[in-house]
Amino acid sequence: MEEIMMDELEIHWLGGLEDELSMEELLRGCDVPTTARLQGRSDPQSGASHGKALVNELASKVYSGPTIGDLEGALYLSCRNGEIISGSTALYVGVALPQKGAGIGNMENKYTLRVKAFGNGPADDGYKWRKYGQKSIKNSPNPRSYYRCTNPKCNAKKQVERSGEDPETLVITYEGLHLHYTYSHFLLSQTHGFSAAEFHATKKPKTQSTDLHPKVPEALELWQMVRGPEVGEEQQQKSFKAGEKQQNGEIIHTSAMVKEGIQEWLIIDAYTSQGLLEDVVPLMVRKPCGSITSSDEPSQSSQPSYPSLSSFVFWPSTGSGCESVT
DNA sequence: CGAATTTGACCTGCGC
DNA sequence: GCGCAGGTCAAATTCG
Repeated sequence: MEEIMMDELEIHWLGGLEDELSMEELLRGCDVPTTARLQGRSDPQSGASHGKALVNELASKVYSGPTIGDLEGALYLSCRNGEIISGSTALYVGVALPQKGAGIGNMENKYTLRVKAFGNGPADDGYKWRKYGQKSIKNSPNPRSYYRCTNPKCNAKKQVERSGEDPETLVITYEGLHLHYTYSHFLLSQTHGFSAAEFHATKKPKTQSTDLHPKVPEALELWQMVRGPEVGEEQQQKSFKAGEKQQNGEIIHTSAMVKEGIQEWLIIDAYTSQGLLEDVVPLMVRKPCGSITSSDEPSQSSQPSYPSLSSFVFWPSTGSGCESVT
């Protein structure tokens, strides 16, 4: 699928933000400490240039690897092996992008998902949405619902309607980008008994190792949270270094990563914690065996089902499908 | 009582 | 310019 052009991406993001909101301002709306968002940067800049630098950094890091095609392929790989469906309410069906244009900047940050909903509706996608309208659509038996991200500085929207061909299939059109954390990320910290701020305060000083990807320390921490202290840091670093070598210095290369399993997943999560990859493929899609929601309507924004440790789900390279690490 | 949802009205873009 | 269809607004209503 398309490769994402970094310059186009940055321009589009900045251009799409009303009042020229900086990334920092958007992120601030999530009550997450700045240090939680900025990783691997030892010499923070200030002012507007800092915000732009941050956009540059995030865009270059996040979109240097995963494309929707990568993820789609990986998800199909995971789903088709037949292990992930049990207990799930939503099955990823497909991602459709506008045909026109190659880069994200040409497609107005808009894409459509088709999600198979089993009775209770789709899983929560990790964001909190507020419904602001519903409209009957011509030649469609089902109304279309309009949702907006509840973050006041986020202009992400989505439209949800049931497929006329298959009422069990929800057609979800996402528009715009979330430039903030998902709620599942917050719970990740909270469920470990401390706030996000405390979580990051407990971090060891980052060593700017030259032979590790800047995200590796964070991924290692996530790994340690998942696996506990029995996994030695030295062993972990060996694993990550090996992965890095495999990727020829470019760790983020999603189709391979998902197949490789937990190490790569952790790196994905390190990026998705920035709330950016999720704009391309929401949590529900990245985590097709996700939480069960109970409403017949697609949004449960008033009572979002934030699965505890929902981010800690990964797709093993072989065999047993999704696994929740709690 | 505050927040979220519902729903009719209004706005906007597009084709004729 | 007109009508249609999709998208958004906002007051009323519902919910927790």
